[in-house]
Amino acid sequence: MLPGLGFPVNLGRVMESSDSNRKVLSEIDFFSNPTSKPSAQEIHHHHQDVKTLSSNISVKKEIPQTQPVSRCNLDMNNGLQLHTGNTRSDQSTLDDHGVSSDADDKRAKSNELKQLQEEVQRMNTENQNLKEMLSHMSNNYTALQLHLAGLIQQRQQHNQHDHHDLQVVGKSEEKKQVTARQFIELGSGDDEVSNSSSDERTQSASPNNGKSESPESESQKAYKLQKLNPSSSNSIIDQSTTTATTEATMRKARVSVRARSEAPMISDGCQWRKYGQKMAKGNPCPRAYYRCTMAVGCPVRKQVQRCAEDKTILVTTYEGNHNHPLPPAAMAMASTTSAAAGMLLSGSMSSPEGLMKMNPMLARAILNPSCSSTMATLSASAPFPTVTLDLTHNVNNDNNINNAMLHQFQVHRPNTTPFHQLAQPLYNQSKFSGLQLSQDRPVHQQSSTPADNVGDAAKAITTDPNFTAVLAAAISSIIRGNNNQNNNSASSSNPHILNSTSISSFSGN
DNA sequence: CGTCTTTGACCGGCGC
DNA sequence: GCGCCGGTCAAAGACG
Repeated sequence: MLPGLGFPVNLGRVMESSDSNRKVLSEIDFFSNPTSKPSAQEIHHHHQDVKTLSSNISVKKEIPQTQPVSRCNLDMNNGLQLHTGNTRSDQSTLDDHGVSSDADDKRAKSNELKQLQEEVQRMNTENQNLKEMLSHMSNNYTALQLHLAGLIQQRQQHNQHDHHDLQVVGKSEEKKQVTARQFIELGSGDDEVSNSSSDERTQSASPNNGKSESPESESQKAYKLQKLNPSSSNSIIDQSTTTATTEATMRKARVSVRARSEAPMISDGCQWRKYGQKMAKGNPCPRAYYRCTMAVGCPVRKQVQRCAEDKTILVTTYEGNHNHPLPPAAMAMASTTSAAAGMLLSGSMSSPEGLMKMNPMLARAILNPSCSSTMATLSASAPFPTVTLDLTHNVNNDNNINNAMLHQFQVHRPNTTPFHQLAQPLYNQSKFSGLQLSQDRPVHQQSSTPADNVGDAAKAITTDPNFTAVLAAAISSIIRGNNNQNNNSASSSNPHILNSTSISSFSGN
């Protein structure tokens, strides 16, 4: 049973060992401590066990040169101590009988040596496998814990609003239908963090996913079917009920990037097709609508519009999850939003202890008042959760990464959106991306074009460990805002700002 | 000829 | 119910 997850984890490869020597491996219990997940230290000890074992193995001959040289083999060569029973037995045979043919002796020892070598090799391989497995499981552990936290919060929220839901059954039914449609539209996102849930959703909502002539038209048909005959889609609705609100928000969650650019559109590593343009109220500049064309039916959209106040600023807003592999250039923002989402979910734990359990490093960053109090801006102005990256500040002032491109990291949160609902959509939309990386130049040494700045910013964001601190600070601010919402909702002169601090010291590499 | 852009029409949500 | 607004659709045109 994986601690904190509530379900068993198959460790078959470890436990299946039947060999006596491999018993050492099977005795290693990564999860003996129910309150902690397997640590690198434990696997290191495991490795040490194998090394110790190998050093205790007796050998009198050199390992043949043709033998693949592994670390374990080298260790074995260095440990020339006669400890094993078999060898001792051979020795006594020599003593007893005095004369024994050299050939037999050599053959016996050669066989023994081979066996031992194989054994050590096998254990070394198994050790490697275990390490890989541990790494994999650690990743899964983190992802699942994040997912679980979201579900728990969601459940709590659901319980709290049960009575309210009963009063608005009619309306919620409509929303469920919309949610089911959203499931279909979202398609089969390759969400590495929440594979299980997204797969489940995909399967339940769209069993023929990918086989239609056009996924989008298929989703529209499904939606129309639901409208005509709501009962026909009950199964879909029932299965999606627990995540209904979350999914609805997920569709709306966005990441917005502000950058100075003369070009009509920033290069972000994806292919886009314009499908509309509108004049938006309050802005003389038209808003252009694009959809991702890197894969058929990819639901990702983006809006591009110049800022009304400063027309040199291009505001690009992304929405949705890519349903296809992303090019490396586009992975940058995926990582960024994934980090943000993960920490937002961590924030959903809302207590320092919970946060520390979820991710100690980020928790420390979040709980560190020296950074959290100066980096986050929290706004409730957006109608849906929006993470805004403001890359418009002058890059020439100094070499500091934060001054170069990430002067502000804002998290907009609608008043009415429960925190876990904010977290989940961002978490799920972490796949979409993104900004193109400029891989070949140091971020902090150039005076680049605004469009380049965006790519560089993405790179800096994803490579700079301090970015986690910035995100953590923002989330920390949200948490506090969430906790104190009743107290300070009117504290700002700006009616939209709940709890505003500014990012002033994001120390880059 | 295929792909992409343009642009008016259409639709749904929301506030009054 | 009506109008406004944001978002999307799809026919027509442009382009390579």
